[in-house]
Amino acid sequence: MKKSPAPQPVNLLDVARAAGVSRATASLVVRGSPLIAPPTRERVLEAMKQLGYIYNRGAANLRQSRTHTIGLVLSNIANPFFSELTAGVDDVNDANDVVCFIANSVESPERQARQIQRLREHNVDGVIICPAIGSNDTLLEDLQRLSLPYVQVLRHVPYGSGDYVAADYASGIEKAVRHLVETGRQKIMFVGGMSVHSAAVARLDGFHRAMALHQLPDDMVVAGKWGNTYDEVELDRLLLGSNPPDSAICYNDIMALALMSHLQRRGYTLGDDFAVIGMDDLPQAAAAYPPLTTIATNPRMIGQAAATLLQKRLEAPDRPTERIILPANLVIRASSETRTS
Amino acid sequence: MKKSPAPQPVNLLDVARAAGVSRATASLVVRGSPLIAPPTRERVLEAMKQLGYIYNRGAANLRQSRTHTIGLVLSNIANPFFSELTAGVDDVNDANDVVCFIANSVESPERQARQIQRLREHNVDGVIICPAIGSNDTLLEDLQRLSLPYVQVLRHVPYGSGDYVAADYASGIEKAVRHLVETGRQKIMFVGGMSVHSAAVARLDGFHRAMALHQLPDDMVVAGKWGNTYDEVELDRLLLGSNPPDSAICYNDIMALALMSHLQRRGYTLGDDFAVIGMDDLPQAAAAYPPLTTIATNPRMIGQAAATLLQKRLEAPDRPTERIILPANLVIRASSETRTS
DNA sequence: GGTAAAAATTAGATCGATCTAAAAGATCGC
DNA sequence: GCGATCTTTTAGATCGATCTAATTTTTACC
Repeated sequence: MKKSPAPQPVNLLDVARAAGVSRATASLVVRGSPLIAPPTRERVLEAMKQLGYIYNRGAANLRQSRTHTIGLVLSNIANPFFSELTAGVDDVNDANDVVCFIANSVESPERQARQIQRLREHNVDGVIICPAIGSNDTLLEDLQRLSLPYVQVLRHVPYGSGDYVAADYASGIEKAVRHLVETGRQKIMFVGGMSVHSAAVARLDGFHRAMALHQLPDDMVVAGKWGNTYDEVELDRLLLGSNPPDSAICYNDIMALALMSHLQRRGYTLGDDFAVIGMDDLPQAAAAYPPLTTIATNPRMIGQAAATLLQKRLEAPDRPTERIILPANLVIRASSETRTS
Repeated sequence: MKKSPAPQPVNLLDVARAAGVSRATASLVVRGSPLIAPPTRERVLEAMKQLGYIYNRGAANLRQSRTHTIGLVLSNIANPFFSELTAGVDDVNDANDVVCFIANSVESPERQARQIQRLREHNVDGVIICPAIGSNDTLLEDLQRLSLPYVQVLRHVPYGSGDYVAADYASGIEKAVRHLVETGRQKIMFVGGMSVHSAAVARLDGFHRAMALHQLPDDMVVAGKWGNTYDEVELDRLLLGSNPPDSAICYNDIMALALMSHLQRRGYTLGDDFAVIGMDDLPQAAAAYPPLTTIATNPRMIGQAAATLLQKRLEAPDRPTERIILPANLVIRASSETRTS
């Protein structure tokens, strides 16, 4: 079999010539313009098929203001929470004929800045971004300087403005506290206290407010690290103290599962001796033993909302900024079953 | 504050004029060519900074054969295994100044074909693809037709050829069987038997071969579904049968964790009454209770290898195809501890 | 049949870079 | 001082589409 020679690509002009029309007409056909008479359209489409034409969107982008391309900059792709979110973004993009660049800042503002610059050079229409820990206003300044429309997800930079989508962490935690109180728990601790970014602060604040609401002491907080581990020494100190906790609300499901494992190693019977509540409702929460009660933050829905919001922003750059806070509902499972059950 | 007028973008010609050189010279400077005399380079760089020039890679792509863009088409982004893989791809891309489109086929060959077409239109240099269940040779034909270099990861289409990266499932399972035998298990079942794609077949084959090697019966196979659930009825039938299994090797960690939960509900003490081994070594395997013994398939490394291989292919399109099979090692944890411990 | 209005098509400029091939400038030996 | 060589810079064509403004064709109506 002979190798085909230089397979030089077919362009619109070739198609136009084959169909006996002008380049402009062929262009209108590929874009599905209603201006073209049906018979002509047919002829052009036929020529396209014959020649194996492939639309060169890159060339089109040079003339148009939109590229049908967005960037998704996440602080840690490897986190399952973010993969659900990514899937949500992809759902909306697929429906809108948009493709999505993905970039992983790994919680490094420098890498994040580099990625944004790169995305800008590739002419993305806008970005969805979960700011890396340590991001500050220079992030938004960079975006402004690059005139890059953006939607922040989950976290926002301090004092930042602009479109934003997140879950209602505080009210989710309030529901969790109420549930614990209703099932007879009084000594509730929070595992994974941090103030590294807005989402962490929101959770901790939510905990303090909810505890105050129920007039319970809110001083049992175990520090978290990296969003997936907590201070084990501090936890053990509380567990072995004179007034140990009888339940815990965790920063996220990852920590909650680690905590469950920790407690089980120490002989606790979960749901009975001790109630554990996580956050996010990752698939693994339902599959754990015992199944984990958790505050569902709906990452997929957040992704969908962010992608939709970004498209709205692109269509109407001057619309007022929008901050979407999606409800966070409590999913009750065995890890927090009432003691009397 | 007055809104700035039409912020019309600065292009290379503007930069060139400001620096008192030609467009061609400015172009050589942005590309870091050594042809330019240092003082001239300085002048141009200074002008770029002054004017806030942003390189338009999209325009450059029109003339060049490479766009520094690749596509990553996954069968299910939401799967944590794939997010690790994505992170690995991103590591290599970040180092190579390449950006990556992500697309989720959700195991639908149709959606997959659509996504590939879209990526092609955006002129990606190549794709890394984990073929959706049901993909056949038409996938490779499509890629060929679009003259799109590709690397398959984890799975390959039947009879397919071309670059490929995966883990050594069979030898991983062999190690798992040997470990179980050495710790006194004889009645080993496989949970998650499927033949929907090459990776599933490879695991099942590996199980049968390993069992034959140890002259053990290999007839206990529980069917899997979707890569994350198994046939619970069939499992219970085996557990309650006359010759119940004493251990299980699972298709992946997700199923293994579900199985652990299942067995714990039924009163088994894991690691003692029953040994469970998973596959992949997701972070959650180590965090489970008891910690899960698993066959580490190193998704991040697979992603890195695939991205590296794709770059090699792009640099030398005629190099012989390569099939990289990364080792899969057994990570022993408490879920398969010896009975006598 | 003639003309106005509507529909369909098109020529040519344009987006912002790269590439080729050649020109201009600097350096050197003798 | 002069050609040869090396270094540095550049003009102009080009990639493959879209866009504007105009032209051509068709339809409608009296």
